[in-house]
Amino acid sequence: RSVLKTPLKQAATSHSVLTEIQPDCQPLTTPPKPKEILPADPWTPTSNLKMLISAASPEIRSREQRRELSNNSREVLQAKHCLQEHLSGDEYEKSQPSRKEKSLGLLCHKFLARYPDYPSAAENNYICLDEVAEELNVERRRIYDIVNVLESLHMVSRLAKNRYAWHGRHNLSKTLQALKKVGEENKYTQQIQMIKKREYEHEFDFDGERNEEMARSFGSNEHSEMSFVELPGMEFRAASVNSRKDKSLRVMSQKFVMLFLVSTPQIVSLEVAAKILIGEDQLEDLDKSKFKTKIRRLYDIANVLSSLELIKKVHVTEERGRKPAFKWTGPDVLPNVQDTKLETTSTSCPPPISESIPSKEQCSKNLFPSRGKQNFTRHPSLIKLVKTIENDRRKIQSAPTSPVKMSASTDQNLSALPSKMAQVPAIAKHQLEGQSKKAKELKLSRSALESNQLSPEVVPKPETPRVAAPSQQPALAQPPAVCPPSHSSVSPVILPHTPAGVSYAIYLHPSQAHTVTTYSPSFMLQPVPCANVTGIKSINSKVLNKTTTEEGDNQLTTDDPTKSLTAKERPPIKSETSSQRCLKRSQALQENNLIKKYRSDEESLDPSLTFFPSGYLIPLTQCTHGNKAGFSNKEKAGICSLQHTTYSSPIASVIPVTASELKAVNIPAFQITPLNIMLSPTSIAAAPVLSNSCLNSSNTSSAQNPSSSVLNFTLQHIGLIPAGVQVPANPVLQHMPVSLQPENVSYSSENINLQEEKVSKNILQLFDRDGLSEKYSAVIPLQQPSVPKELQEPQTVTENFFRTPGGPNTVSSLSANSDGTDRISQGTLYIPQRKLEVSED
DNA sequence: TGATCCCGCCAACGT
DNA sequence: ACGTTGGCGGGATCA
Repeated sequence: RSVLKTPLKQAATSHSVLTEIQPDCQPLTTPPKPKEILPADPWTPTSNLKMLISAASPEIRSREQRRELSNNSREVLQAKHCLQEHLSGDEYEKSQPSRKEKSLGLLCHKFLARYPDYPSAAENNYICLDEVAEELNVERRRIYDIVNVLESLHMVSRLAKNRYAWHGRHNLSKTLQALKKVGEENKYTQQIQMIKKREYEHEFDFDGERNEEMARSFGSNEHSEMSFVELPGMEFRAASVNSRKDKSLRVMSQKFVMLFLVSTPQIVSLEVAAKILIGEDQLEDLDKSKFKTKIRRLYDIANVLSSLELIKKVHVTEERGRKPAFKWTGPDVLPNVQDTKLETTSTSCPPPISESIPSKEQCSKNLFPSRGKQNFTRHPSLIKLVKTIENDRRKIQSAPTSPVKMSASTDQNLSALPSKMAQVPAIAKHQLEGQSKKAKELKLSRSALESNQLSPEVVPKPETPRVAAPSQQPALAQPPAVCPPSHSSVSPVILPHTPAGVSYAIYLHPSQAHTVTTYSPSFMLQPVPCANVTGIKSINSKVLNKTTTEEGDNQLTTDDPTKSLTAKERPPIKSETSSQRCLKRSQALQENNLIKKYRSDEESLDPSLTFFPSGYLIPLTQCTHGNKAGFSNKEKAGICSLQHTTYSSPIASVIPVTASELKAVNIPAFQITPLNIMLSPTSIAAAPVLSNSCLNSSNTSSAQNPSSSVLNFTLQHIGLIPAGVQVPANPVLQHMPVSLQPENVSYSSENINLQEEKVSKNILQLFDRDGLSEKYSAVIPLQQPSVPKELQEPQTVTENFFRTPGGPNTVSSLSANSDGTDRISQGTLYIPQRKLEVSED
């Protein structure tokens, strides 16, 4: 898989050559910066100013204000800072915009300033990339960076080429819930711990030992499969969809967010994040260059997330020294809940009025979000299906394409909206099950392994609030079922003593709490007072930094000596050293290559590292409930649906499938909800866990409406579903005018069924996107009978259960429970144990 | 210096 | 064949 990425490029040589070749540019060195803007930039003279101004522009402000009211006001402040700096600064950069000015963070702020956090349904916010790029005066490439991250949060969705729809934060809470869930399922918590542990042990060197350990620790099997899965997936994907899209920034962004959501302190260091991400997707090769690249990407993502104020940069001081890290400052993720209300609340204020409606839109839009595909698809049959679906989807998407550019900068493009005709807004999801077994097994194994790590103590406590087990517990909870068994055995292995680690002495194993302690017993968390926004941070930082820093220091003081000592003392600082080495190596291109190869070999041997498939997770949508379940997991199919509430409908109907079919492909359930959210196929695949509890798949609802027949017909016609299959219809399908109420937001309940393995889910959107949203909302029927999810469980599910011993059910349920409580106190408790210092920049 | 991360080549994808 | 996306990593800046 490694190959997947630009294979060609890999050749270092090629790179260098290329660069050199470049015409104008100077040789290797980066193109002359100086020249750039000035000359090139039409706006140049004032470009900077313009930028700033734009940020400050009234229009923008007004928009911003909205947000600000709710949450932030920082942007402005930041902008001001920027200005000030400029002013104060000599000529400033205006002549040349300083790097900061060009920072992704700042750019992102500008970008965000253009759109309301909670767009109303009415105003459709279309985003035309070209336009935006032009207005912001940046290359399109940069816009992609922003959009990709936003997409990972479902704040935007791609409509067509060059066109995206802005959803703002409507879906954010759900997305976060889903991400959290997936993160839990993936056991990120444990992974984090492991990594930390390792670090202590031997830092960076990537010698075989470590790898081995990791592999083992992680559970070899799992990884292997994962990796396997991906590859194939990739392959097809490539054909069908773009492999890479799903792959990286988007996925990375989601994973990164997951790390925050599952971490107790909610502080994640780049290093750890990079390692986990690397490990996941691919094996981990410690290859330094790879690591470095990952870090670069993480900075990109972090800048955007910071602009969104979801995270903020801090420094964690450990024994080893300070490490750059980010602290989650976004809304707390609630458990899974279905409550719609929560959603809104969480972030900031609920938007005024109309908002409810929008949600729907978004939902629908979201549905498709991904192009991603499913990660895993393996079966040919599945693949085909997927492709077909994708194609359809594309067509659909593409159709609307006509990008209308709205010139106006801020404007909202309302005018632009094309009216559409309503269509049948039906969205169908398919969930296919691949073979989940593997995943499950893997997971199990994994879990076992992990469990080991966990301290025994911890284990027992199931879901107890994290509080009890501070740090990393969350994860623990989940696996209750799973954990117990294995951990004992493994643990020894994992445990601590590492040779390298010796110096470090103490550490515990990762298991939760201890873990914390472990490393650095001395961490202290400092709440950071100020929040900087990322992008700008630099700016602010100047001012603020000192302060903060000092504070940090002071606090640390106590610790400091220690840590400093420790760091220094340790002669053998592996981490650093190793890292350096790595760098050097990297420099030597050849070497790298060799290494990579080497690694790859190793990897191949042990594919295991990867836990999950990396899939882009889904959109959840507003719709609600879906959250948890669906998205997540690959394996699991979690279906969790959510239920929720209000409108949930029994939508989930099951498609009757013959057993054989199921086996072959799991298509457990077919759900159609207008609102549904869909999971991207990808998403599904991703989740490893098996939770089934949620699954509901199937079945159920049997009642079919007339509409159902239509639907079925349609689907079949389209080819989405096999002829024989029928999908129950929801009332929803029928267009019923409904008044939307805010709460309605969560309309449909969706049930999401995920099937294990990933399956691909396919969703169709029948209506046209552009127009839909509005209509959509109108259409949606309120009443849908709610069906308890639990009730519905398809046969398929059952099978799954079997497969997975670990018990999906438990997991999900647990997680849910845990979630609720978690966050609150954890931090507090936690603090003492670990000493972390967090300082802002 | 190390941390941060801009810049833009160029591959993969789409049309 | 060309346009859009976006992986990737050199090496400039910042701190």
